[in-house]
Amino acid sequence: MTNKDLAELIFPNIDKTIEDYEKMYPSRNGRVVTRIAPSPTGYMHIGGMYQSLVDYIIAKNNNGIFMLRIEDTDQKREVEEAVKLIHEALDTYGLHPDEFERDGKCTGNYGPYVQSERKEIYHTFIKHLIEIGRAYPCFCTKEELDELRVMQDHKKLRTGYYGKYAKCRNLSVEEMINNIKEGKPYVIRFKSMGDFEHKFKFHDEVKGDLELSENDEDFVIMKSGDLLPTYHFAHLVDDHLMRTTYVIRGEEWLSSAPKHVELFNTFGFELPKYVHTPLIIKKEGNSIRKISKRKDPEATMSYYSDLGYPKEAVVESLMTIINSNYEEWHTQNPDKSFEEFTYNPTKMSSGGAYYDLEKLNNLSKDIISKKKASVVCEESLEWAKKHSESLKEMIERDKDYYTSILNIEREQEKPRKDIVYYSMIEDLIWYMYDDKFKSKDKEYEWKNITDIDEIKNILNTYFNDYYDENDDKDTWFNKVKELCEKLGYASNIKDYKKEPEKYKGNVADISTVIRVSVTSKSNTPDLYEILKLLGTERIKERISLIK
RNA sequence: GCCCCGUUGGUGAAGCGGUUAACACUCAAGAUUCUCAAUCUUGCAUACAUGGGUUCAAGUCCCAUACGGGGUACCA
Repeated sequence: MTNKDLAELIFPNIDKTIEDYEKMYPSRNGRVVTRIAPSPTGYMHIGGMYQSLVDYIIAKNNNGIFMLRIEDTDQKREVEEAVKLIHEALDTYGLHPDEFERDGKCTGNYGPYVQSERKEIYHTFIKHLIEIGRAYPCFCTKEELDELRVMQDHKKLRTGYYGKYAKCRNLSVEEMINNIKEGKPYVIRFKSMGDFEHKFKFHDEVKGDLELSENDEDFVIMKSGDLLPTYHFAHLVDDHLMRTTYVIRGEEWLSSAPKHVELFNTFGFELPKYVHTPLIIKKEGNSIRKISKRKDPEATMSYYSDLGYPKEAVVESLMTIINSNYEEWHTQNPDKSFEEFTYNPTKMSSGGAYYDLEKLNNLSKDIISKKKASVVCEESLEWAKKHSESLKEMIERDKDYYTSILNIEREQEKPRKDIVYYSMIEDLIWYMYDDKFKSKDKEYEWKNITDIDEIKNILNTYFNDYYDENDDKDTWFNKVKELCEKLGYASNIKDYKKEPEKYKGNVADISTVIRVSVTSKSNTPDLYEILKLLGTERIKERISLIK
């Protein structure tokens, strides 16, 4: 009885060899290849998006290939729609993979790109490992393993299946074969030759040169039941065969890197470059923690589309935590796309990446303010079609009017920045719509002047004797000043501050009365523009509503 | 428990042996032909976790301690 017999017993139907696969998936001649490898467990997570962005940008920087591989080896956690959601998320943010599999069809020659479809490939590699005596079936039950862990814990030892604790590694081939024939359930473990006391140099693109202990654990490479490989083994086979050159993954993987190194070395495969990215963290009170899907709504990508953030804002905010010098680069190169930015892994923050919604909001405001009104119109309409019937109706009623409202204080060197995301537009401009202005349960936000007779006096005098919708802005404001003088208000704030007792108030008070009377709000964009858009007729109607 | 990684002002962060320790935000004061969450100007900080080393010189290198994070699965 030899290892070969054992391998044959476990994998009787595997007749391909590793060489067959090497030929099937030839070298890509030095071309840079990155890959995003999400597990289909639900909505796309912000960490996944961040990861994808790094993959994407490394590929773009090097004229390389960006792949999407679905890691569905944990079928217990799988969620039906998740694969579709992953594609959608990548699509909406413009991160189109060069190679992927969708609805059973592969784009690219290195597929399948779904792990559950690669079983035969994994089995070929495992079979080889068994043949050369570097993998073996383990019959330990869950209870036995728990016991082992408790014992190790108790003795303050390193927990795990290694060295003398890896008892199945010492079973004879005969015993293994008998156990299998008896139908005992088993997993396949890798037989490690590493020495934990021995350190080796490991280069991580983010953290630099590290010294890690060699792996000595006989970790599981194939699960019982579904016979799928664990992550560690799938990583070896897939990233080797797909000729991945950069493995970009979260920092939580750093501690298992020694396992991967031993695996690659055992097969004599070239190690890819590793980019262990910092985790996205969040502050909660005094504690810092990983951002979590369950606790933090902003951890899920749908949060951003629901509120209506422009997609560039989301990408920008992620880019700023990917490389701290991104913002500076972007202000210097405002017209360039993020794809042109040269990513530098050593510039990633070494602790956690702090994801800040306030930062996103600032970026978003800025980005929206720089868009043309017509673009904001179209994008907000697109959002409204999915999320807000009432905004959709407002826009479609009269697109030109809506666009003109958005255009107030926009086409100027420093445009007004008040829209953070599209869902807030309605709250910002509702008063420009007569039906909403009349029906809204609104409060007039009068400030210094609250006496209703005085208010009416100001408004009547102004709109009857001074206001002319054809005036240009300077003339318009000069007339407001004239009104002030006529009614005993200071037309100049400095004069007022010098001798406040001489006046009833000043030009700011008068402007506020006009503003509140037609919008009900004390704080709005440029008053001249608003009056002009409303037009004399509608203004008069609105004034008549004041009681 | 054990193994990794990290710790610079209120916040995010530059700096990688010699700097007045950048920059941005927050905050405060002021400014503006009207309001403002917009814009501009000025200002604010008992910031290099602690203790030891190495060095002419240390956020910057080394060692300990504390604190934080990650890992320690037939999860990825």
